[in-house]
Order: sequence, then C-alpha cells, then structure tokens
Amino acid sequence: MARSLSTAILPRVPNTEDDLNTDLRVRFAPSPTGSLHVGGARTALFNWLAARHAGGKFILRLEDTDRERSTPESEAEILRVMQWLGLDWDEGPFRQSERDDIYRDAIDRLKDAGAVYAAWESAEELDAMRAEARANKQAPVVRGRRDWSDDEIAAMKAEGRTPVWRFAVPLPGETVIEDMIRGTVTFDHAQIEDFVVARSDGTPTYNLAAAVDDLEMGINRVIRGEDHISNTPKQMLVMRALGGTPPQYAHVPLILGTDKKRLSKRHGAASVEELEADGFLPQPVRNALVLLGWSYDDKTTTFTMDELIEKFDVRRVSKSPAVFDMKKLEVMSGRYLRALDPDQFADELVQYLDATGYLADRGPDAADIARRSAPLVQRKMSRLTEYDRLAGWLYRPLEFEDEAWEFLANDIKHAIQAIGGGLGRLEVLDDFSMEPIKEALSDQLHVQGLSAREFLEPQRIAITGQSISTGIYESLEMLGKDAAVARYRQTLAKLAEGWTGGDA
RNA sequence: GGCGCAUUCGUCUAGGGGCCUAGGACGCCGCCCUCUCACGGCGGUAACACGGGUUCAAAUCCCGUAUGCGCUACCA
Repeated sequence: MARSLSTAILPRVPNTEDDLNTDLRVRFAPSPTGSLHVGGARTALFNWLAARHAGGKFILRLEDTDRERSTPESEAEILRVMQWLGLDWDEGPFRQSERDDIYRDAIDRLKDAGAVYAAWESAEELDAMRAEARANKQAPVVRGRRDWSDDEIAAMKAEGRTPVWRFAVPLPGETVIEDMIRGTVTFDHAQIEDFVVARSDGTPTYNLAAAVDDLEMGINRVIRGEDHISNTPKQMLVMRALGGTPPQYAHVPLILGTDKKRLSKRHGAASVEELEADGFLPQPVRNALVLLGWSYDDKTTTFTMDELIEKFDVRRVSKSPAVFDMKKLEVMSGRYLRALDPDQFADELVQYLDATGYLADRGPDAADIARRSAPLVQRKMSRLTEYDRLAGWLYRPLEFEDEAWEFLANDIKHAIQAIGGGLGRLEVLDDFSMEPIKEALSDQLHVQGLSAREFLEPQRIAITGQSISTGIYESLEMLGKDAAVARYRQTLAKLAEGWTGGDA
C-alpha cells in the first residue's frame, strides 16, 4: 500500500515519456573480475528500476574480454548476488567472450569504411610519445603513423610484429553527449586519442565491444558509472562509424568511501556479498543503495520494491558523488526487521542462521530454539549477525561472561539476596508465563526495596550469564520453570563459593 | 600535465530567482521510557567552498579561484 501522503507530493520532473516506454532497453554490463561491488550493484539496480518502471527490457551482459582477469567464479558470484538482490534480467547473460565473430565482423566493417588504421608503433614508442606530450603540457593523445611504406611494413612483419587497429578520430571535430543526468558534455576530438579497437591478436577492446554490443543488442539507454564518461565519445564514434545511432546516456556519480575516495575493499564491506554476510537482508540493502545519489522527494526514505518501480526516475539522480554510510544501512535494516511480520521475521532469522552454519553447530534442537527466540530478539536487532550476542546463551549451559560475573561478584551479598529473592518467587509459580513472572518479580523488587536495575540485573545474569541479552521476563518464560530454577541454583552455588571467607 | 565532472549540516539529501532567518533523514549531544542492549518519544547541535558579477531580489543564473574525484592502457 502506497503512502497517500507521499504520492501527493509531486516529483520535480513529472514522468512523461518514460512511463509507457515499453521499448526501453537497458543493460547492466559488469566485468567478472571480482564480486559485485556496491557501486556496480547500484548501477544494476538503477537499470533494473528504469526497465521495470517503463515496462522495458533489462539485459545482462558479462564484459569478459579481459581474459586474464575474468573468472567463472566471479561470473557465478555476480549472477548469484543479482538474484539475491531480486534483480532479474530479461535477456542474457551474454558473454563477450562468446561473441568474437560479431566483433571481428564489426572490425572488418570499420576497416572497409576506412574508419580504422593499422598502427605499428611499439610500446616503447608509444610511451615516448605520451611522455613527450606530457612534458610539453599537451594532451597525451596517441596518433599513429598512417604513412608506412610497403617496405617498412614488410620488414616489421618479417620481425614477427603485428599491428593493432586504431580508430581514426575525425579531426577537427567534437562529440557531444546529451547526458540525462549531467546535461551537455562536450569532448573536443583533439583530446581523444586514436584508441585501439583491435589488439594485435585480433581481439576487440572494451570500447569496441561495448559499442558494438550496445548497438547490436538494441540498447537505447545506457545507465552506467561516471568513470565511463570519457569512454562515451569513443563508443559513440564507433557506433556512428558503423552506421548506428548512439543510445541515450545517463552517467551516475560514483560511490565513495568515508575518505571520499572511490569505494573499494579497503573501506570494509564494499561488496554485496559482504553485506549479505554481515547480516543484511536484500530489501534494506536495495533501499540504502537506491538512496545513494537518488531521492524521490525531501522526506521519503523507505520504499518497497513496488514503490521504487513506480517512482524511480534517472533524471532525478544527483550529479555529485555520494559517500556510502554503513550506519545508515544498519538503521534501515533495523527498521525493516522490526516492521516484518513476526512469522516472517522468524523465517528470515532461521534461514540466515541455517545458511551461516550457526544452527548446525548447535545441536538438533537449534532450529526450534531459534524460531522460538525470534520474538525475543526482533525489536533488538538491526542486523542478523547480532543474534548471537543477544540470544547465544540459549544454546549453551550457563556460563558467565567476565563482565557479567564481575557485576555479581562486586557485591556478592547483594547478588545472593537479589537472586535468592527472585528464585523464591519463581519456584513457587504455577503459571510460568510472562505476565505472572513479571508480577512476581516486580513484587519481590518492592519487597526488597531495590531499584529495578539493582534487582533485575542480577536476575538476567543468573539465567543468561550475559549482561546484554534478551529481556528477562520473556527469557524466563522461554526457558521454562525447571531450566530457569536450575540456572538460578547454579548461580547461587557459584556465588556461595566466592562468599565463604568473605566479609559477612 | 591534459581533458572531464563535481562542490548545501559529519553523512545521504530537499532546493530549478522571492515560499530559505535553508527543510527532512542518519549520526552526535541531552532528557524521558522505574531490566541490560535496543526500540520508541521529546529537545538540541550542525551546511549553501571562496571571490566577482547579473538582478529590485541568488543556495538557485554567469565568470573566475580553490578543493575533490574520474579518465588519461593492446583493463574494463
């Protein structure tokens, strides 16, 4: 159910042509060289939302032309994480490594059109050219020689050298991007080098493959990271040389770490995989991701997937980079967990504990304990990993954390009185459920004339051994009378040991 | 060095010339909620990078400066 309040607030740019643009074709094109990054995940989300909003198609393409760094494991991981996030694709996944014929054909067409030329310069010559340009405060753009004589070429071939193919950037000239987010961005051709489209072994480079694929797959809108913006004119040039029309572009700002540098591993959880392991559910992750660089209005901070689909509009994406704040994710996660239906929460919790191997390590009753304890922890957690800190005591015999024991040992006499008082009331209770327990303990508290903390804290430690735990009344109820009484006695006995020889 | 982009509270942002003595959220600080941890409630702290224009009026438009980031490969 959408909030009628927020729908009453009009977005700045009314959705017009996009709303029914069922021809919209967007794509997400990661290179499988690692796990899916937070930045990549957000790009994927934006694309997915744009497609779903318009009723268009979302295409997945793996850019694995770098055979050195691309791995099947990484590819599998990316697909897995996409599914975890709920981002389903309509076409693909396509692999560039399987489309070699298409690229070779495109390269041939570029050759026929005279748009590319063979460049024989060696790596050293190239380095020298760039170094010289830099020294002269010029743009370090490479323009290969195009006037090699037949003899020279024959000589190099004899040496075993093979040329790369460079795109002949038309001079003078400029390429203009009408970016949906950044507005008009102009690149002077003088600043664009004659980039390589085919390596000396004949394989395509990124700029060629991406351009060809976007054309061939009918992509009409490219939503990608701003780090690609300087590649865009190159790809547009290639597309036009092939007789195609470039798509609409929307370059989204980068996601930064807290040091304002592009987010990477050293910033902690930088991949979706890590967020998953850190106990976050997909929904809050999506919510946090979408709000990096995008907002619907000045107030709304939580969205269901349906609301996002309805409201998302790339044109409202911000131009400036955003710092990824884990704390905010945590807050969203906590809110989401608390808002869950109790049964649903229990399902998620058990599933998580099972998936992480937590239950397997804790005996046959573990799943049952986990499910029954879910209501005791739902309000207290902001991520699933916090479960053990609160409810870990349920799975083991009574043992005291140092800090908790110190609390008791600090004043053994008082501890014995409080715990003994609690035990006296609890062991005679017939109905060992939450309300009677609470009444009995509250009454005893008054009888002994102690403050709530003075009286209740020892009770907590007596049964949980922890100073941070689930609530006392519900914990006692869950434990059941026999187990609770046993724990009380055990604590008392241990305290008595410490008391002998003490100061009565 | 070259080119490009960006710049509102610590963070994410609202803001498209007067509605802005700049709004919201998170954080942080304080108080409340007679069980810890949390939750929740209430209150507070905190920003238009700087300098010039344009205009009756600028956070909003223009120019410059500074700073930051991105790209600058036969990586993607």
